[in-house]
Parts: sequence; C-alpha cells; structure tokens
Amino acid sequence: MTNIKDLAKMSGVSVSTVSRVLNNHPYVSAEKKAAVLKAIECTNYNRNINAVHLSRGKTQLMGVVLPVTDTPYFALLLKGIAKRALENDYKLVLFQIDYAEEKEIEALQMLKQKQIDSLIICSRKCELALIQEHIQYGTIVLCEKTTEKSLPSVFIDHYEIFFQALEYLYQKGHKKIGYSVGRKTGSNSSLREQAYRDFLEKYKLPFYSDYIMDDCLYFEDGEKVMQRLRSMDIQPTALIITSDQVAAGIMIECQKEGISIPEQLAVIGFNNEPIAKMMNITTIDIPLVELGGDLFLQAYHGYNSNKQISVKLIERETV
Amino acid sequence: MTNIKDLAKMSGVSVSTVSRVLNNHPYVSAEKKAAVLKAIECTNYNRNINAVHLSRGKTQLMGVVLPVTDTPYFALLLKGIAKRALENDYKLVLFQIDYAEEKEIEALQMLKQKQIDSLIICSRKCELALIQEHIQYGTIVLCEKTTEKSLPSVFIDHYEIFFQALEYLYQKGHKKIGYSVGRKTGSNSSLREQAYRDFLEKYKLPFYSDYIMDDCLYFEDGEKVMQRLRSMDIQPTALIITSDQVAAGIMIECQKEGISIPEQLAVIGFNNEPIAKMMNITTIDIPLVELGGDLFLQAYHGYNSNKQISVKLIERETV
DNA sequence: CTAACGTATGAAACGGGTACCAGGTCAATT
DNA sequence: AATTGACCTGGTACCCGTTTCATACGTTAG
Repeated sequence: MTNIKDLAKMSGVSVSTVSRVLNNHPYVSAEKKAAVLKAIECTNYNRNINAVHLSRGKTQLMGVVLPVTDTPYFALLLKGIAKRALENDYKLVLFQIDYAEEKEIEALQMLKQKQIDSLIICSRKCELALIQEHIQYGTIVLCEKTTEKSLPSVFIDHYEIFFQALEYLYQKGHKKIGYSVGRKTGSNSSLREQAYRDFLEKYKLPFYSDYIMDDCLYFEDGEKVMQRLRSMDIQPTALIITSDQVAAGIMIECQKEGISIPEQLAVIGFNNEPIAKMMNITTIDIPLVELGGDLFLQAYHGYNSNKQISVKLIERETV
Repeated sequence: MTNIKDLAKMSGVSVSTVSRVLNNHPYVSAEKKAAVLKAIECTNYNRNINAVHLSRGKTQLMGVVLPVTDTPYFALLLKGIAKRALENDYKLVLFQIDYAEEKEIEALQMLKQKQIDSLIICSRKCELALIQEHIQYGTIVLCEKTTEKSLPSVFIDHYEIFFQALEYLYQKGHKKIGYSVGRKTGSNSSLREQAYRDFLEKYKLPFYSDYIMDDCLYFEDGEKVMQRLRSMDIQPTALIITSDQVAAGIMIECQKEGISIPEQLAVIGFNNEPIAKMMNITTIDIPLVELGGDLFLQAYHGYNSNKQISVKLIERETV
C-alpha cells in the first residue's frame, strides 16, 4: 500500500503539499498539483481513513441506536435518518440492539472512544443520567420528550396525542377503551399510561389493568390482541393500537371472526403507515421520515434544542 | 483526554505494559497490572479507537449496502445480519443507498480506505468487475447467484423457484400469468424474466410485456397493480408478486372491488412475510433472517464460498 | 554447571495522515 | 525604497495506540 510519503517522494514534493492536494487546499501550484495527481493515479493510492480520523479526531460516523429495524416505526425513522445522512455525506453505524442495555452502553462507549462523532438514540433503555455523562464526548440526540432540558431531542408529545385520541373515542361514545404498546417500559409508554390514567380519572372511568396490552409490534400481534380480548370478562369497545400494522392485523382477525369494525370494535392505529391508508384505518399521523431527518440534522449540527413534532389524528373508517 | 502515555507515567510503567494490560496480554506482573488498572479508573481513561484502528489496520466494522430498509425483504435481511453482528461484536455501517450507484462505489471506497473490514452487498447496481477489483481490500459478500465463482455469495436461485411457481400455477390451470418485481434491472429480476420466458417457451404461451410489472415494493403498490390489470385487454388469471406485502395490498384491493381470490385471480406472494400467514397467502418461503445471518458469517470469516439457500412454496389459499 | 525456556519489562519503530509554523518569492501599495 | 500581503512550499510535531525486538531474571532439565 502506498502512503502519502511515497506519493511525496514520487512527485518530488513534501507530504504537506500532497496533503494539500488530497484535501483540495489552496496554495498549490498547478504543476505540483498535477504531479501529485499523477502519482495518485499511478499508484492507485487511497488514503488510510483511519489515519485521517486519528489525526482529525472526527470520523464522519454517526451512531443510531434502535431496538429493531423491522417494524414500520423504526424502519421509517431509519429511512429518514439515512436519507439525510446520504445528503450530508455521513455514514451511519447501526446499533440494532433488541433492547439490550449493554449494547446501548456500548454505543455510548463508541462515542467516548471517538469512533462515532454523534449518536441518535431512537429508543432508550438506560438511565438518562448515563446519557448525560456522555454528552461531553459528542452530540447525543434523543427521540423522546426529555424532562432533562439539557439533552437535545426531537420528539412527539405522546401524552398529548394519546389523551386526544382517548377524548375522540369518548366523544364517539366509548367508555371501555383498551390500548396496546410495543413494550410497557420506556418513556413513551409511561407517558401514554399517564394520559390513560388521567383520562379515566377525568371521566371517572374504571381502570382495568388487562386493558393495557404490551408486546405488540408486529402484524401477527393483532391475533394476540384479539385472543386477549376474548379472555376478558368485560371487553373494551375501542382500542388504541400503537402501530398501524398491528391494527391491520386486528382488522384481518376481526374479519375472519365476523366482528365488524367500527360497529362492534373501534380501532385507532398509530403512525399512519401505508397500510393504514389502504385499509382505511383511523390513525395518528406521525411524520416518521421527517422526524428521522430532524434527528439526523440535530445530531449533525450539534444543536442543543428540543424540537417537538406535531402530529394529528386522521379520521378514516375504523372509529 | 488522557492517553496511554499519561497512564504509563502515572502508574510508573512503560506504554508497552499499559498496552498489555489494556489488551489482556500475558506477562504482566500482578502489581503493575493493578497500578495500571487503578490509573485507568482514576482518569476515566478510554482508548482512542481510531488509533487502534490505524495501528491494527482493522476496524471491526462491516458495511451493508442495501437500497431501502423499509420493505420486509431488506428489513428482515438486515435483521439477520444485525443479529449475527451483535453476537460477534461487530458493528455495521449502513449504506442505505436508494439504488444510487455512486454511493455503492463509496462503500467500496471505504473498504479500500480500510474504514470497514468487509462488505455485504444485498442488492447490487454496479458492475461485477468493479466489485472484483475490490476484493483485494477486504471480503465482499453478495446476495445473488454469481456467475463469477470467485466472488463469495449467499443466494437464492431465483430462476429455479420462479420457474417452480410458474409450473405450479400452470398445473392449477393458469395460462395467463403476470408478475411483479421491485425493479426491473438487477440480477434477480433478470433471472426471473429468464425463467418466465423459458416457461412461456416450454408451454408455447404468448408473451405480453405488460404482464411484467415493476416498481412494486410497498403495500400500496398493490393498488397500482390492480390499476394496471384493469387497463389490460387480456387480463392475467394469476400473478406472482415478489413481496407478500404487495400481495396483501392486492388482496385488500380485490376485496374492495369484489374480485374473489383465488377464483377470479390467483396470487402467489414472496418471502413468507408475517402478513402472508395472517392473510393466508400462498407464498415462497425465504428464510430471510437466516440468509442475513449467513451473509454476515461469510463476510466475518472471509469464506470464499457460494452458498445456496433453499426455499419452498407454501400452499395456502390464494391459488 | 550450563543451556534452554518461561516470565517480565521497556525502547522504539510503525501505522498514515493533518496542520501549524517558518521561510521564501513576487507583485502591489505607500 | 520599504512595507505589506498573497501565494507557495517544506519541516515537523502531533494524533495514539500496537507490536517487534532486545534485555534480563529466575527456574528447570540435561
């Protein structure tokens, strides 16, 4: 492998000059530049980027932490991030960590070790304090409503939108409302539960713990939801489902069983995934691709702001 | 930032000894080791991984080239790759390149520049020859049946399975068979078209160019397919759709329009995505997660083999 | 008793760039 | 004529580990 020194020797200039040519710096005469370029071509030279990284202390690499990539929520988020990364010549290091906290910590380590310049955490498991400790090593952007104002974030107010969806169902006459989430822990789910409890409180409705169903991420989880519903003494008349594909699964299941939607069961989906439009699912429109793009840009520029993304309910035919 | 020299000074040993401790090499006395460890703790030391990379010439980074991440095919492939990466302490650099050839080349560049140790190309746009040129810089694994035997690959024989699906439909009485693909170019699609033409040839069936529909990747493309079908003079009685989610879209569209499946239109999906099971779609089962895992392992170990993954038709209720 | 080997340690070369600083040329301004 | 400043170039410190080589000590086998 030829290196910058070899190039310098070959083209009869100093390494500084070669470096200038490589980086398109000014103040290089046309002849020397040509000589260097020729040497580069002859030797099929390529910079050792690790040396560049070491020297510069930057890697043009951004980490992205997410639990899975095969649900529309994260896939679309990633799509948005990747799109902006492409535009800005940044590479992404993917931490698909399946909610394993130690791998999350590993991502933080990589920031500390300068292997990545910045980090986007789409879904967090570790303590905020731990993240706080690491912001000195690079920008970290979260995708949640942080109470810690010092942490940058792009987020959706899940409390607000969830409350709004509940109110909407209530206005439509529903008093027994259940909901599903991807996992019960996690800040978004906490906010949702808070909204749910506050809603029940407001209208003096009873709380049934089995109305909250977790582990609902995939299409086929719709089946599971319907099974759980069947096992309940008092069945809900409406469901909020935090992913349209799960809602779609529910609809297909209901169709098989002859349960009519929305007459016998109302359903509100989430994310406004393509399937929701197709199946006319009433849903919460979340601009995930944009959101992902904003996450990238915030990490890229190192802005320390908390940007809220507004979302809205789309009325279709499942309520 | 403290570095290895500082540690050496602090603990009264040489940098070599510190390096030995850091890398768990033998031949370090207990006392010195303890002293170094103490210094590491006191200073909250972290290795500059870029220096390690430069020195070692390896990065523990693997590139993954794919056009998009938000279709089940690629999402599941990625899931399989990511799972193995997690197990083997490798990090992935994602090149979500939207079929932009120059970005594919960039990935190859990164291999050349030693920023990544190896590269998985899930879907290729550039010339094989170009890839060939780069194998000297690191392992490259393709996800296609390569005629160039010198390139490692893990693949599905799309010719074989497509022909098999066509035969299956023919046995069921279908003679007007259309199909959809994600994009028309690309080696898998070429193999499919070859199988299609050979099939028509075998049974002396006419070729209609509009029976081949491209750009079908997403759920909502099912709508598009049905629109195209409507515009045809002679409509096919059966379709092979290279993604179950598109097939699902077609089913939902047919349901809206009162077209019964399989009576009026037979459909074979692809991938055996979760939605296929749920909607009872006859499909080609492709173990994508495993396939992804194998891609990783091949890249990881640098095997230079061509591994074929076997797939099979799953009969359900859409044919 | 000595050769051979395992253990322990440090010096220094090496990986390959970047960027600051110093020094020089030449033309334009004062 | 002297000063200024833009342009050009090279030397070299620096980024920060890894690894090889040389050295030295203590023990064991022959």
